[in-house]
Amino acid sequence: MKIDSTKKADLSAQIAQAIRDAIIDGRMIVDERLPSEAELAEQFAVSRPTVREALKRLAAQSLIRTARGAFGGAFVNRLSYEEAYGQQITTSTLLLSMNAVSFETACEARYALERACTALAAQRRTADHLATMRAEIHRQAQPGLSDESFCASDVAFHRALVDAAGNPVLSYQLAGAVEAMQPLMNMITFTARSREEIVGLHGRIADGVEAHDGATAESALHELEIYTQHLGRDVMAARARRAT
Amino acid sequence: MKIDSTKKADLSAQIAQAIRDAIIDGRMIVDERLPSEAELAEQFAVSRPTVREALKRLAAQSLIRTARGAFGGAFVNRLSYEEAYGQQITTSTLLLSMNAVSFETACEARYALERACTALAAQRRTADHLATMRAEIHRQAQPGLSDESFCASDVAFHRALVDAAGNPVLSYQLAGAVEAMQPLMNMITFTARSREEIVGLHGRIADGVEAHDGATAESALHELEIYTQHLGRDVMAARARRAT
DNA sequence: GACTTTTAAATGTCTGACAATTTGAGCGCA
DNA sequence: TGCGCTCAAATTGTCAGACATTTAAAAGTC
Repeated sequence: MKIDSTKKADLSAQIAQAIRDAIIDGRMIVDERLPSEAELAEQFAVSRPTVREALKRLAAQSLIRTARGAFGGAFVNRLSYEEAYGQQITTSTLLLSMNAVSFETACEARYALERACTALAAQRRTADHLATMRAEIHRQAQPGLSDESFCASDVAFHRALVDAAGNPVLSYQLAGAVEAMQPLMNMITFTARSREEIVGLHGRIADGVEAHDGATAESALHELEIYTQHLGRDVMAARARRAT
Repeated sequence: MKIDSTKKADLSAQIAQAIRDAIIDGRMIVDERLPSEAELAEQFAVSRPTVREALKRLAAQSLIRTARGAFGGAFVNRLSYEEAYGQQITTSTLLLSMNAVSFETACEARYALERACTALAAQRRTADHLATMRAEIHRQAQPGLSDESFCASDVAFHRALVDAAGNPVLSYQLAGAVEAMQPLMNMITFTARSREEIVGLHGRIADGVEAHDGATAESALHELEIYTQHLGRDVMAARARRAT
């Protein structure tokens, strides 16, 4: 791992990459302790602050964790699903907000991915998942709910649907797509009429999942996508009118 | 942004979080220049190395970029799809390798997500995408191809399929799932017989996409999933036998 | 033997300095 | 005027050394 050629990148970036490579291709295993900062500094022939910058880069990606005190130090971190969710959400949110991704594109991606889970969810759902979905539907039907709360409940509903597929890798992938959409969804003002429509479709999805009937759930989800796209277009049109 | 309470986290982590928050909720916009390290140090009442550690954390997430020299400094970075791909792949790869995700689970997730794109791909594919898919199929049929090269070509084929859907957000989400699977796929030794089978199914997928026939493509993809799962089970069984 | 104190190792932070790099302004020269 | 050269200023990158803080093991005490 001592490899550190005379390329034209920052030393701290090179060192971070060297350690990252060692972790990714298995030369360092989970919970293994890295040499102390002083030792790393000597190995790479750089100063301690430079090593520290490299370690902070890795810590930002949750590749390592550090502990103070005797027998502390930097350890290879087991990347948990929670940490992976978090990074996925941050990255997805920024990607959408910084690249002027249209509501249409983001919405299409989200529902396409979600449709991928629906059949599995109908097949494997537990009573718990179903109960969560029903509870969120009930919350969404409450009058006087703010738009933000309605959206948050929407996310929770879809999250439960995804989790019902019982595949943590799928849940991880979907978390980013669904949560990153929320800021875009929050731009929509939900009328009583549109809420009613959405709650109805949610109910049909839950019915399909409850009956282990993937086709019904998928078709309701597809209707929901069409309706959401419709709402999105209305918002964009209204915004365009206001701009003139 | 000067908020910096006396919580029990590292100063550099707190500062990184404060700046990250400012970027995420739009108080800092793309290409905006951050104050210099010296100014940030003064604002947050910490030393320059501490500020630098915070900035390196953000740089590791591609949230900022830095330039040396007069009128250099740290700038809010437009997160490109390429950078997002890269982070997604790194995270997904680590998640799979560190959490003992079974071949079955990863495979199911990958094909479920890919199935989400197939209908769109069949609808929107361009001649370019189709040509890429055909070229990879041709490469895969070459005798004497190493297992690694075969897998790489497999990834390229599926990547083209995903890109054919014409939705960059979908491509971004799928990149991680497909590429992270590669190390697991590389464990499989492909016999001439199994390659023939896979190439045949790839051909059927390409046929479906070419004919704008989503149903055909989806059904071929589904067969490919079943066959891949079958190969995976064989490898695991052989490995278990060897272990006894 | 159980509790307390010490000690050593490690990360976290600060200060101050110098090196490298980039841009713009000033200057000279034709 | 217009072109090119040099130089200064600003900023990040790196280094060295020091001190503070935290933690757990080792040593000491009752």
